[in-house]
Amino acid sequence: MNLNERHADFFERVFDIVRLIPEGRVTSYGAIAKALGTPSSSRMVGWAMNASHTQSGIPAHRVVNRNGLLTGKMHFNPPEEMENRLKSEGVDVVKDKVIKFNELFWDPMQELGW
DNA sequence: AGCTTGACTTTGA
DNA sequence: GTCAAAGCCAAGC
Repeated sequence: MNLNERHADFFERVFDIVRLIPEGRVTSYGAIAKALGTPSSSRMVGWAMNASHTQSGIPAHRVVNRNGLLTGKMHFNPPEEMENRLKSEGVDVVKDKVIKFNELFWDPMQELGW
């Protein structure tokens, strides 16, 4: 199935993309928003992630802001869970920031061939 | 129906 | 390099 299903809720579309993020890679809210077709609604992506707690299998820790900063870490169960998960996947995090973010960045549109 | 809020991004000074 | 302001659109109240 793909994300072209217009019947899917906004949240579901976001979740679908986040689920596709490979291990050890990260992406930004804006990139996901752009993949959804609404580049300017990056804030909605973050908000959708807020509902990601209700579902499992959503690697929300792989979604950071444009600067590679773990802006959403405080929304995790223990806030340090986000950083820990990233590190366990081989992503270096220092001061709430992803190192080599530019290399680890995973663009949904580019990787999915959109 | 209207107003506020938000895990953001871009632009301009 | 920093900081402030505006734009964005869905959900909640």
